[in-house]
Amino acid sequence: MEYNFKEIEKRWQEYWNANEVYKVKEDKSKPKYYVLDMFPYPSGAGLHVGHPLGYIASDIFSRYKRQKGFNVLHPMGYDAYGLPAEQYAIQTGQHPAITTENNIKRYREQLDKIGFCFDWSREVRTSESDYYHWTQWAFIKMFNSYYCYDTQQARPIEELVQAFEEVGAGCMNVACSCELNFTAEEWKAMSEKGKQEVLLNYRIAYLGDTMVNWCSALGTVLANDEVINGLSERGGHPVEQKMMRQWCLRVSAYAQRLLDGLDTIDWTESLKETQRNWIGRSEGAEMQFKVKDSDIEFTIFTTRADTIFGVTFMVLAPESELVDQLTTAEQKQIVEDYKAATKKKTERERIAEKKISGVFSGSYAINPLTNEAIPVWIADYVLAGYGTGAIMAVPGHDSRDYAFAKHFGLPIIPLIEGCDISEESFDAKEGKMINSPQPGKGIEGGLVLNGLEVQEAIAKTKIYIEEKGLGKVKVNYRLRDAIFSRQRYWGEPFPVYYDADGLPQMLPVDKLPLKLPDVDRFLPTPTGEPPLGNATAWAWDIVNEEVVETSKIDNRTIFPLELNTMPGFAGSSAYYIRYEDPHNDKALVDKEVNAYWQNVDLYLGGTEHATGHLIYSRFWNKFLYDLGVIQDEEPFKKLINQGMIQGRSNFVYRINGTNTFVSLNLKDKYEVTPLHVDVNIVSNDVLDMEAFKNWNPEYKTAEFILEDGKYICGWAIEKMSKSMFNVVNPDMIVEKYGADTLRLYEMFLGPLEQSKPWDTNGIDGVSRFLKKVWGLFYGHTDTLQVTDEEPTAEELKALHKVIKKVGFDIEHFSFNTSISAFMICINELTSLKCHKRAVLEPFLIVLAPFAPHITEELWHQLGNNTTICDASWPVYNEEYLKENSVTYAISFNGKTRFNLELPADMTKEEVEKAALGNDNSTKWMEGKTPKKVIVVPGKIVNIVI
RNA sequence: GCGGCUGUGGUGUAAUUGGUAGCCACGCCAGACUUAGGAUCUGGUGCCGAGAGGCGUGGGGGUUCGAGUCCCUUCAGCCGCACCA
Repeated sequence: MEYNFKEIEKRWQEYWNANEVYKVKEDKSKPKYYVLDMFPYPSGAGLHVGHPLGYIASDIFSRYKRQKGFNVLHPMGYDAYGLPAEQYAIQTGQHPAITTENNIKRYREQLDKIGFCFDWSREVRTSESDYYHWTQWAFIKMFNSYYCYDTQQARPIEELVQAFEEVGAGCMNVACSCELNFTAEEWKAMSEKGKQEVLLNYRIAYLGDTMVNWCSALGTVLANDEVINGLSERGGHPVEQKMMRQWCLRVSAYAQRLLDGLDTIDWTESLKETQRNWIGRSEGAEMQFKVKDSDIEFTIFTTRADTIFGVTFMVLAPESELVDQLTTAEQKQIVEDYKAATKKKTERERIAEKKISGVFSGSYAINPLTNEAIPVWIADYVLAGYGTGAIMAVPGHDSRDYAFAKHFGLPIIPLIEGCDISEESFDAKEGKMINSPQPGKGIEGGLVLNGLEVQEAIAKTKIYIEEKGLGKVKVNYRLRDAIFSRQRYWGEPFPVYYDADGLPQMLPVDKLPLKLPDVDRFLPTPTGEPPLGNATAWAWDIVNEEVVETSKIDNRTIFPLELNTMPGFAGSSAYYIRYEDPHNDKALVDKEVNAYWQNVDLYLGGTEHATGHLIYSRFWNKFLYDLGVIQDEEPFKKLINQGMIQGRSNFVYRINGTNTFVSLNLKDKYEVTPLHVDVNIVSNDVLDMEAFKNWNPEYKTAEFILEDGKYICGWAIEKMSKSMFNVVNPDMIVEKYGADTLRLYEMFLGPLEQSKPWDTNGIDGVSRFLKKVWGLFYGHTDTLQVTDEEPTAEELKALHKVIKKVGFDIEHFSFNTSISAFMICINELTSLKCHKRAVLEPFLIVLAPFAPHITEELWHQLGNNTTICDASWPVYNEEYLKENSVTYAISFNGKTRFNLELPADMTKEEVEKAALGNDNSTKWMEGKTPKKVIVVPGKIVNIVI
C-alpha cells in the first residue's frame, strides 16, 4: 500500500475542523502555556515557503507542550490594516476591506493545508470594529493619563489637575513635552482653553507640534522606525523633516522602564542590544551658560562634564530657537543664509555630505567655571532633536568638535596627561586629568580635577555643578515619542472630535467603537485633508451623542471628527491580550481570564520588528499594566526570532544573439548572458527542458547544449521575490510531497534562528523518511504489521533514547536535531513490530501531525477511545538506556591509539588496570612505566608516559 | 567609530556542553532489482597519500593529559546604532 498523504491529510483536516479539536478554554486544573506567532499582514501575494517557518516551529512546540499536560493557548489572527491594501485601492478603486477579506481567505486556506493547531475560534483582525474598539479605548485612556516619574507609572490626568490647583507646576516630577513653570494661582487664572493647551504637554496621548518624517509620495507622516536612511521603509520614498501638529504617544516617558524591563525577559542578546541602542540612554549633565553682555542663558547637555576646562567654543543647532536670540546684527545675514541652506538639505544629504560647515553667531558665552568668554557658533553637526540642541565643544576630546575646530582655526586644549592631539582628538574616557585652572584667580570656588581619573573627574564635576547651582545631573534618551497620526484611510479612526475652541475631545467610551466610515475615494480631499475628509458621514453630534452625516444637519451643534487614522502599530500593540478573551464586549480582557493566561510564554517572529512593534507593544503593555487592566508588565517572556528564508534562484545561459542555451559547466566556452529561470521547472539544478520551452513563448524554439545529456542550471542566493522567479509556494510542496514533508523539511533545513536559502533539493530525504515510517507500520502489505511480542531491549533503548533527545531538543527549540534523532530512531526500529509502536505516535503528532493517521487503526485496536490529538508525551525511563559496555578511547600522551570495550560497571581502578594490561598498551608504552593514568568514566583513558 | 552575532566536508548541518570532529540528510560513487528510471534497496564517501601514515573546525598564539568548544590576538562576513555631544 502506498503512503497516500493526500487522502490522510484531507481526512485529518476535516476531522480537526468538525470536532474543534484545538479549541481551548481556561482550565484551572492545568498549567497554562501561551504560544504566540507574530500575526501576518495578509498581502495579496499569499504565503511563500518562508512565512510558515515560524508557525511550524510554534506549532511543534504547542503540540509538545499540550502533550506534556499544559493547557496551551495558540491563537492566530491578522494584522489587517495597512498601506499595501490602501495603495492597491487607490490604483484599482477596489475597497481595502474587500481585498483584505480575499487575502485573508487565501491565507487561511494555505495555513489549513499545512496543518496548524491554531484555535481559530479566537481569531482577531485589527480592522474589525469589535477589535479596534479596544485600540480606541486604550487611546482614550492614554489621553486621560500623565506619566509620574516619582511613582514611575501612568496616573489619571485628574490627579495632575488637582496638583496644579494646589501647588502649581513647579515641583512636579512628571513627563512633559516642554518644561513649564506656573503657580497654582497662575493655573487657576488660565482660561479653560489655556488649561487644555497646557495639559496637552502632559498627556500620554497628546496633540503636539513636532518635527515629523513627512513622506510626500505616501502622503503621510511616518514613525522613526518606518524611516530607514532617510527613505520610507515601505516603497523607499524620500522623507523630509517637517513641523506638523500630530497625535503622539509619550513613549519616551517609559524609556527607563523599557530599558530595565529587558533584563527581566528571555530574548536574544542581539535583540535586547538593538532595543538598548534604540532607547539610547546616556548619563550626563545639563549646564547653564550665560551669554556675555546679555540676560540670555542657555542649557547644554554633556556626558563629559569633566572636560569643562577644555571648552573653547559653543555650538547651536541651526534649528534652535536660541539662534535668533544670540545672533548679533552684523552676523545676521550670514546666519540667515546658513539657516536657509541647512533647511534646504534633507537629513539624508546632511549626513551623506559630511562636509564641515558652520557660522559664528557674533555672541559669546561665559564658561561658568572659568568666567572666560567663548564664541557661540551655529553648525549643522549639532542636532536640534537631541538633548537641548546646544553643546559645549571640547575639541581636545571629541572628534567632531576637533574637526570643526581645525576647520575654523579654533583653539584646542588637551585635558588628559600624555594624550596626543596633534592629529586627532583623544575620545577615550581614560587617563589622568590635567590643565585645570589654578584656584583663586578670581574663579569662584575653584574646581580642580588635575590628577583624577576621567570617571572620577566626571563624578566630581557633577557634584560641583549641582552644589553651585550651575547645572544638574541629567539622563538623556534617544527614544522619541511615537507619532501616532497617519494621513491615511485604511486604519483605526481616532475617537476624537474638535470642539468650538478647536481643542481635541474624546468620544464617550460607551460610544465606542467609532467605526471607519465608507469613502468613495482613498486619496486626500481636494482641500488637502486626509482621505477620511471624503466621508460625508463624519462629524460628532455632541447633544445627541452620535456620529452624524454633516450633509443632513441643520441647526444642531456638531463638531468635526479627527480625520487622521492610527498607524500600523496601533492594532498590533495589544493583540496578544485580546486573544485571551476575544469576544468580550465589556472589556479588552476579563481580569480573571487575564490572570489565568497572563502574558505570552513564547513569542515567535522576525527580527524586523525589533525597534517597531516590539517597542510599542512593550510600551502599550506597560501602560495597560499601570492602569491595572492586565497583570504582567512585560508582554512576551521569551522571544525567538526565526531566520529569513531566502530564495535560491536558478539561471540558464543563453549564447548571445541566439536562442541556444548552454549547460552550466560548458558556458565558459561561449559568450553568454545568464537569465533567471523559474525554479519550479528546475529539479536538483537540472532543467526540465520541455517545461522551459512552454514557460515563455520566446523560448518555444530554444535549443540546448547539454552535458551528460542534462541541462544543468546555475544558481545564486537572492531575496525570495517574483521578479527573480525563485518564489516557492507552500501549496505546491504540499501538493507534491504532503504537508508533513513540508513541515519536517522546513525544520530540518537548519537552526530555526538562522537565515537560510530555500532549497527544494534536499526534500527527498524527509519524503523518503515519511515513506519509511509508513512502511514501518504496513511493510509491503495492506495490513497493519503488528504483533503482540514484547519489544527487545535494543528496541526499548532506541525508543527511550529518542524520547529523551527529541524532548530535550524541542524544549531548546532545536527542531532540526530533534528530527534527526527521530530519523535515527526509525532506522533502528525497522524491525519493531509490537504494540510498542504506539509509543511513536506522540512524536508523529508533534513533528508530522497528519502522519498519525497511519496508526489510527492500531490506536482503536488497542482499545483507546480518546482522540489521538490528546496523546501524552511518553514517560522517559533512564533504565532502558543503561549500557552494559562502554568504549574507552585509550590515549598515550594525549594521542588516542585504540579503543577498548569494557563492562559499564567497572570502577576507575579496574578500568585503569584493563587499559594497561593488554597487548596494545605494551606496544605503545615501549617498555616504559606510566607516569600518570587519567580515567574519565565512560570516555577516555589517557596514559602519560 | 560603538555594540551584537557568525566562521566546521562538494552542500544544509551535528557534536552528550572540555572527551574518538563530521551525527542526520542532500549530492556524488559503486552495486542490486529493472524494458526503463528524476523509483526502490544495499554499500561507500573530510582532505593528502599506492600504502603505512599524515593533515584537518577562517589564521596565529595560549591554558589543558585532551580544545570546534575556554582565554588572547587577527582576518572575513552578517546585523543593529551612529555628526546622540
